Amino acid sequence: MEEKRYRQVQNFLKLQIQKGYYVVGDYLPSENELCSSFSITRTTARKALDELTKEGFIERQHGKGSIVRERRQSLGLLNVKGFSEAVGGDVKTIFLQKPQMNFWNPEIHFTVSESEIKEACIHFSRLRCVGEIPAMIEYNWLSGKILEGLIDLEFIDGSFFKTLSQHYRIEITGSEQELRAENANKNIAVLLKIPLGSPILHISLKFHTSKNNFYIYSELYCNTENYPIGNSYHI
Amino acid sequence: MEEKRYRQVQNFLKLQIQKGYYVVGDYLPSENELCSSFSITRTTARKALDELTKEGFIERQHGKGSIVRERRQSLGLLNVKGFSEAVGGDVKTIFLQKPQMNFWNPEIHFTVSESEIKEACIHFSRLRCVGEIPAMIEYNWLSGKILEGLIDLEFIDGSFFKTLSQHYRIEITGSEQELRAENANKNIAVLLKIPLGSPILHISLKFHTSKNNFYIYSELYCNTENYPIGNSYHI
DNA sequence: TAGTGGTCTAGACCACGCC
DNA sequence: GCGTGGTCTAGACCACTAG
Repeated sequence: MEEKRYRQVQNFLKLQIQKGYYVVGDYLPSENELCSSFSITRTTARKALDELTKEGFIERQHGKGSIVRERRQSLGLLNVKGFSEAVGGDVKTIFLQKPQMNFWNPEIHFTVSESEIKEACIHFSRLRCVGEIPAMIEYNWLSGKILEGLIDLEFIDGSFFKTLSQHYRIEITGSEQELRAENANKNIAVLLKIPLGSPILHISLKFHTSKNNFYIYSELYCNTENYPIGNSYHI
Repeated sequence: MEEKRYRQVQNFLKLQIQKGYYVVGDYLPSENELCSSFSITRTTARKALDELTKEGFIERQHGKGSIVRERRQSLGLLNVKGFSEAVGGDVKTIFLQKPQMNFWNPEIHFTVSESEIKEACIHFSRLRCVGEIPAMIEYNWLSGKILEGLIDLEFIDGSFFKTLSQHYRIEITGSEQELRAENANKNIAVLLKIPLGSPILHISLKFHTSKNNFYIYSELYCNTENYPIGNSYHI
């Protein structure tokens, strides 16, 4: 079956964005320009742009055009307050473990899929600080099968998701998460510089992606005392 | 300015659902039926139905129709695992405090708006249990100005949101939330039947609604030991 | 005023669900 | 086979932004 016309246009534009031909703040071609270059009607052009809007790649501006925006990377994930606010460079990310081959860890809360567990696993972990204060520890696991070369890669702008998009054309399409309040064990307490047994927020995550059977598993441990976790949602 | 045609149709259908003329599982009129009854084209009828889909009132089924669905009431709110799964009546909700006039409580984490703080406040609180195990305490505050009679009302299906929709035509349009891991104080510990100082998940919520300047403020205290908080999100 | 996105009409053909 | 929603064409007028 032929690919739908609007999806062809949608994917073409998405690729341009992912490849960096359009960067944040740029305007995409207008609806009329798309009509003539793709030989489609405005209905179809609009549908393509509306889909990109839903996906968070662009924003429509009446009377101006369709502007490329910073893609919301959380998708239901919660943000540490202070991480989003502190844009001035107050946020520091320290690698506890650079990406390397490893075993699938039993610490992963969600069930790793059958097809993944047979493959090699890449693991990396980071400590996130606001100013000098450690706020969150982040452990990540993912299948190493399709991510050749990730181990030697510098993350773009320090963002793993941005690297996934621009190097591998993989987008986050959803997530499952589970939250528990726990007492900090010794390891966590030392890293977050808090007393043993302090209440911490433990978040287990399974990210779904645009690539079939490729998921990202994360375990987060947050000190919410100074930097609570927040998010908002609006229709 | 004239109301947009698609929004007229959208609001008409929404009202029918809110009033209970269509209940969960019912099919709305087909696109073609809407076309003739409202003298519009399919484009406009589809736009109305697409908006209702986005709002979560209906679900579109290719080849069948548009079916009324249980409106997602969480909207970014997290669900206690077990609350959603345990449909069999295993979930119990106990009123600690039936709705009554009260003062705006300093315990509310988000800032209460100027216009609200001058008005009377309704407060109610509930204990939510899975089986016999208390899992969550819920404190709620809202402006009493526009909710005449709420105090004497039975909640429809035990749901405050459903009552809001069907009695007052007010829908939840979004929420802000903030999460912290804390140690249970004496009050919380007694109610949740856990040792003093146990780690609990404290969630502060501010719900936005379709009514201007009307918000609902909640403070939740969850024992995540047996019933962790979970949610998922997909594009 | 020119160009953009937002709404809307009046058609057409196709894919899906069901009888 | 028939009715449903999904895609698409070829137009039109309007509202908004900016030079």
